[in-house]
Amino acid sequence: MTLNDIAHLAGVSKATASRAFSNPAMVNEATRDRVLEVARRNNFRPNAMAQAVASRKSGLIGFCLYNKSRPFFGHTFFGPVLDGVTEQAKAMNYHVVLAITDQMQDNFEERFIEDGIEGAILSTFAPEKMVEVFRARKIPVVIVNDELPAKHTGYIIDDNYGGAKKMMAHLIDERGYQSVAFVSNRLSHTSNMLRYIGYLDALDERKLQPYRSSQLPQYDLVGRVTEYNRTPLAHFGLSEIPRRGSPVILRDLSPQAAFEGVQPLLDCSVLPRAIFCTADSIAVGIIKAIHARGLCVPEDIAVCGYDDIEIAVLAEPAITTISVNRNGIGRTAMELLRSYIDNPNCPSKTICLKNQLVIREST
Amino acid sequence: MTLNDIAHLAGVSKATASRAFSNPAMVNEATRDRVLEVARRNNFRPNAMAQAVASRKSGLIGFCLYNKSRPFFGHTFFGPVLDGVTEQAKAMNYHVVLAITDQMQDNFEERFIEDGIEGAILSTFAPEKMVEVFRARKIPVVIVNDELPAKHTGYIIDDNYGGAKKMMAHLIDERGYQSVAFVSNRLSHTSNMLRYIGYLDALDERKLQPYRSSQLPQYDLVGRVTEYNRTPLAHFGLSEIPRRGSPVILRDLSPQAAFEGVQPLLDCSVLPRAIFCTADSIAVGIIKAIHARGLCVPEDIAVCGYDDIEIAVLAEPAITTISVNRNGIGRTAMELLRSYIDNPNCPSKTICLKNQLVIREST
DNA sequence: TTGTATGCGTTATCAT
DNA sequence: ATGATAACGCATACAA
Repeated sequence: MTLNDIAHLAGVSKATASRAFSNPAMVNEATRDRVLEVARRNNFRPNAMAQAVASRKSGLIGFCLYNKSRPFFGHTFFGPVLDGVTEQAKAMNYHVVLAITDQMQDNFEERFIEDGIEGAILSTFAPEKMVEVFRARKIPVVIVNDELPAKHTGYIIDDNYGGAKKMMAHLIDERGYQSVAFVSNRLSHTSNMLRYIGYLDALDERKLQPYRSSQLPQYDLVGRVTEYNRTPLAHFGLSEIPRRGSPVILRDLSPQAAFEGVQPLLDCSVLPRAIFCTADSIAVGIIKAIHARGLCVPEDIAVCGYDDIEIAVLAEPAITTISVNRNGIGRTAMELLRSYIDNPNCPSKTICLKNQLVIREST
Repeated sequence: MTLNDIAHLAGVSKATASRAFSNPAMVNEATRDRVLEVARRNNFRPNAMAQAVASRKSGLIGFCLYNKSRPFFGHTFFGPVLDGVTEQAKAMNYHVVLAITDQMQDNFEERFIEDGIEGAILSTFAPEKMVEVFRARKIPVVIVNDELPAKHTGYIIDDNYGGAKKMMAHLIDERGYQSVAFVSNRLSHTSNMLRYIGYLDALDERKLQPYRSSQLPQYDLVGRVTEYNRTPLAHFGLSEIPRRGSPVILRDLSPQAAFEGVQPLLDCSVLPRAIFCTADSIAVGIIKAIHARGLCVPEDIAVCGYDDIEIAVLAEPAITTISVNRNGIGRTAMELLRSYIDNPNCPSKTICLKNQLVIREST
């Protein structure tokens, strides 16, 4: 069953039949109804591939995920983002095709990725070079959770800086915790970097010092970070990641890494009154470590997380955190991508999504 | 840059240029290298859409998710399954396009879904009618986490029955708990149904009775279930869901629902020694409920979960559970789908994936 | 409003 | 092994 068959059966030309589907307004109502009825009876639906090649529009967008290992879309962040993208894409009559890679190479040179899709959403850690590959093919790109210097490109990012400040305001102003330590995985991640700056600025605004201990390695772990994205820093008039206080830098954001990594901090003679963690999973590990020493959360040490993933509300005590609108990030990414598809020469634009402080028991 | 341009630049015909890409063996090595080199220099890549329409192979498979609401791919089960599908698809040179729906209607009548894709993977709860829609278009279908009577269709399912029996063996034989209660959300879900049967069979094999209390509604909640899939039951010589003991049926599988739903059970004068939950999230809620009554897990009442999602290991106490190979389910689904794409007339086949008992602290 | 003719970028058939 | 040419199924500029 092709358009030709339908046209014959309806007694019209192929062109009219085509219009009945893709441009209904252009065809007489009676004729159109006849065509559509014939199509319905014959269970016909236009071949999307042929439409794509003829109209040079595939109706496809690509969601490209860079991650060293699983989980990919099973990730607590990317899964919900994908949901948002998919929902919004559906509303816009687009379909989402997936691509994942475990290596930082340009191995997206696959079918559909470089020529089929009308636009691409790249996740965190997408190498800048990759953006260029897409741009060279005039494929609009929106980047989630990061901000690069590339032109004509969209960026969707959580308001990490504002979220961190909101949390600090809660810790200091509402709870009265004056000494707040900072624990994170690599500060080279844009998100962590911005949360760290928010943490520092909130302290500065209150004339407080970041928690610091001479028993902790001071610049080592931060200093090891040599390669990172300077674009977001520029918004704060910075060209380097600040090095202040004694931030604890973990090898990854697993609860295990946090449990182990926080031990030196808990060994210090002067403990902080609160610990700001850049992830809920880190908070979980740290709470376990605190409990293991017979201390209480939040009575002895308060702990807060970030992201508001499922475990935050299930943990005991339930974790105070910043709720990141992951679904909204996905939806907005798709919306922005659409605007670049319709108007490829728009200047670069960064959309910063608001988040929400969720106060629970751990602070 | 089209194939034509490359052909001209390389001084060969369009046909030869085409073969250089899609059937390299058919063309002289020197010629081929010349074409490929020209293509490389010009940054050319064949247009996948045109290939698709000409070859009638899109290289696309669809992953269709039925769920009443979010999360869709952000779900703890479907996210990892999608990862498996995507990884395997990548290895087979296929791309995955997504579709979600929040209504149980045939609204997959969208572009690419009904004509573009070479095969479809349908998630749990796919109405049987839907399978017919795909089959009418000769699109092979594999169903994840369920088993229908449709022909020429693949089914991938966790060994729910075996997993439940394994867990019961641990509870009864290793731990000596003779009285085990059963808590689940709707038994009409194939997975829960099979876990319930495994629970009952394990007891029968040991001449034990399922936990029962006259203070609990006996058949109501189970009896309310009138519509469910009888195909999996047939493997056990059953035509109905058994009605034995006093299973507690929750409105959903959230920890909140479990916390509230388990109260009548905890109010009973004779408590069970252990509680078999068909989901980790249920176990979380039940553990909270038990703690709230000043009882200890597992000393007073042991609790086990199922699925082995992230919270299982983070909960306190860490939850004994059955680890379901979600990634493997995805990979296997894609593999099986591929076999149906290559050979559409294969008879229906069900692949039951092994799971693993993970003993932690809650039992 | 409708039809004609051509094009979209490939693959496939059949020669040579 | 290569080339000419016809599909593939649809969109669209132009003419009527």
